[in-house]
Amino acid sequence: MSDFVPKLTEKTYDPQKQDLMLFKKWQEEKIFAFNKSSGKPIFSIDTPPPYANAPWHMGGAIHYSQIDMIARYKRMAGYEILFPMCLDRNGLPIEVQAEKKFKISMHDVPREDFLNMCRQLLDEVGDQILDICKILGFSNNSLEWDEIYKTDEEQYRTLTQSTFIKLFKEGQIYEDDRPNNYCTRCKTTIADNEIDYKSGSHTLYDIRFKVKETGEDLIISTSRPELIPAIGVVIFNPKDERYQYLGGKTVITPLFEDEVPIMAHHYAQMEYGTGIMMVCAYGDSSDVQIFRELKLNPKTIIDTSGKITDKVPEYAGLKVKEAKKEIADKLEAEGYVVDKADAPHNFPICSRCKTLVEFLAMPEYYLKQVEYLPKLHEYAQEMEFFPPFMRQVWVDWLNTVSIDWPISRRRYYGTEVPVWYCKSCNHPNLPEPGNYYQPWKNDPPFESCQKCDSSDGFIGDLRTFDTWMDSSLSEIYTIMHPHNKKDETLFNELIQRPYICDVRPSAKDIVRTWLHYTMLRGLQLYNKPAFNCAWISGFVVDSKGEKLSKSAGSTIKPENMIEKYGGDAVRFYGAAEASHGSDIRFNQQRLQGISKFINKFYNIAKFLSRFPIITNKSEISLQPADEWILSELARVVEEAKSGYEIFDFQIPAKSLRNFTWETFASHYVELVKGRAYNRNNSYEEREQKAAWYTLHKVMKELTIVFAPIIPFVTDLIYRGIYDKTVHLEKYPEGKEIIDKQQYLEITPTLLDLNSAIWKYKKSKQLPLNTPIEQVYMPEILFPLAKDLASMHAIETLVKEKDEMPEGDIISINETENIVIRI
RNA sequence: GGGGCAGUGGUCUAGCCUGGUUAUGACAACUCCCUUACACGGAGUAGGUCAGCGGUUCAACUCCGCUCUGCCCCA
Repeated sequence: MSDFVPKLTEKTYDPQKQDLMLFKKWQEEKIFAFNKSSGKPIFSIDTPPPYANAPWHMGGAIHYSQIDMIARYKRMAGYEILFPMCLDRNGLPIEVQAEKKFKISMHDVPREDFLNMCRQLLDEVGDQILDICKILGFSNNSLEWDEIYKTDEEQYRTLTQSTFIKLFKEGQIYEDDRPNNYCTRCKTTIADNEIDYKSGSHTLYDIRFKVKETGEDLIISTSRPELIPAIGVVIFNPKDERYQYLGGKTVITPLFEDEVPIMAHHYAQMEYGTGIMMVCAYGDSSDVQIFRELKLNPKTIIDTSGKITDKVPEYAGLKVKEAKKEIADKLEAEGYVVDKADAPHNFPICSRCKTLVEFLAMPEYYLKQVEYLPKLHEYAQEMEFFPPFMRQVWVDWLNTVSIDWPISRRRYYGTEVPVWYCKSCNHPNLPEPGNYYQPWKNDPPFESCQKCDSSDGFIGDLRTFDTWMDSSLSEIYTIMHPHNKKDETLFNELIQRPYICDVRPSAKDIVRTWLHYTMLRGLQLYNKPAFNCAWISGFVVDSKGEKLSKSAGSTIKPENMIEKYGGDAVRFYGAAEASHGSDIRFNQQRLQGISKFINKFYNIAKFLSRFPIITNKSEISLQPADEWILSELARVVEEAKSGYEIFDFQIPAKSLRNFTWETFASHYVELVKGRAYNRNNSYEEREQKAAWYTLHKVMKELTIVFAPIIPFVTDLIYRGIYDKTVHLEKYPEGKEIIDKQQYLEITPTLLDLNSAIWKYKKSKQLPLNTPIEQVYMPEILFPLAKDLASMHAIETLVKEKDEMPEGDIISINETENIVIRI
């Protein structure tokens, strides 16, 4: 026995000690690098570029772990994996953060200086995120700084600008001066999906107006008295009997004494206040809509910094809030306020900085999307969604889209709008696609105006794009820039496929933005769906079910959890904890439980690593117990595969763990220990070697099928015992493990029997290795008789019940009994 | 107001599509055991009638309807 020296020597698995060493090996050996000439079919993953403004919380770590499992499974299934790492570095959040950190306002420092401040923050956080990627063992093509892509680098922004130029020339983009959501703090127009809602309450004033024609009073409820000078129309519901006679008449506003028409419009709710509603330029999005429908001229009284304009001289320069108070006070003082009460209200706020959104008309560029909705609905039905119910999230959004996409922003840290305006005729001049343009600081690459031929010079556009203009091209960038180097040949080859990229992994909250816009642009640019399938995950929330970002604190930072329990444990936890698409309530205790399994797995491997590896099958004679466990293995390998195929990692995680810990470790290993060691020399060499063969066969395949979920411990084991990396192995087929699955029907009885004997000995307060004189057991277990006798130290196994009249009769389950005599 | 998802022992979770023996597993708890891979281990015990109500059915956790609760999205 002492001849058997384990190849794995560490007493326990210590992730802190092993993981980084393994990760370094993967890097040196470049085993995950993309190799387009491998001859394998390419599988492309549109990695979501993590936004580099804040380090990951557990949600990010777990989300990306699962995306890595997609890559690892597909790699083992025979695909060449295009799986970039990347960082998203454009947009508002980083600007807001830079302003806070450096205590400046973006508009008060030179643009170039501000950009550098943003970059400094982005670099710091970017490094922190990449560090977590490493300790979680991600298999991106590369995690080297130069080989990961960043959305703010020149070649990425060149791509964004090139698509703008192309679509502009095709007439898909137009400029319009329509009212839109405007954040007065960020000083930019924002799109509908950049709006959040905050619940709170506001004061509802019942204010007395006068009808010009009849002289009667008209009471109107409003929460925004400061907009009285901006009223465009006063409406009542067409079904409202009370006010029919007012149609076509005129109302005179209090204080300002403007004359405003009264009309019927379905938007007025009869039950709300008095049923009369004032429509202003602009109180909310419905005002915008009504103005548009009724073709009224808006009188905009709020400027871009959220102050009252000189169109209302008495209050010019006041902030909206201040004006509201002053006007409300004056209305009250002069007796115009009939009643006032607080009412609950959902306020639209900027999703980035939480400032109240106003509605202002600004000239902005728009990308057409409304006319593409029917085709996008088709795509939504055709594209595969994992899990399927997530399809509805996009369909719901498609049903609410009603206006084209405003794509320009009055911000700095983003891709510049590549347009110069002619000083003479103001015509927008666009450069040729293919280069990166910065109109705010550079001269245009042309001398004279394309329209009027004037060479008086140009004014560069100061705006940038909505960051989704960049993000919605990520799948194109992915297939065009492996290792962040442009490869047109590869792109031309891949773009022939019926979709642009294989899979879009995403969290459910950005379906309406990232997935939606990417699908739109795929349609516009290449007339095909951007993806073959979309993989959508839920969130990681805290133990109360609330979002992590708010309440997490510092205790459950992913780096702390990984340090404590290991990257594999965090990955496994994320895979096993919830079915695909559901939220995970983070629970550290359960994570700790997982780390115990990882160690158990290592120890099983360490145990059997002491036995020689048998490769020549002619040396062995497989015993029924061997055929049984190989059959069980083949079954669980197929079951795991069914989960991997739909990227639902809970299925392999749970089934493989159960097989490993229960079936394999507790039953098979115990069953064949005696044979593997050949205790008492009671076995033939061929039988002993069969045990060795089977132990290794199970371990080897198990390591392979577990590798996508727990890449560190599996590779440690595989390299330690089988001298190569597990990560380039092929995912096994059940048939390759055993030709014909056998003995599967004995599994429940076998487990029941073992349990019964353990329980029996325990009830007699005997150690488990106490010899048993005689046992009679169910017939279907006879084939395993010899191994069972060895496992339980049984001296005689009786096959005929009659031959053993004396002994305790124990029922092991509903139908079967055993007789036992110590 | 509309839509989506969910409500299973202390905690988390499987099963529900394709109704049918004592409802899966894990974590935690409790008891016993350091048996030569592992105490980050092993054996065992206790704990749920599947949110509520009604319906379909010989039979419902599983199908249908309503109600309640939670989360998310939209208005």
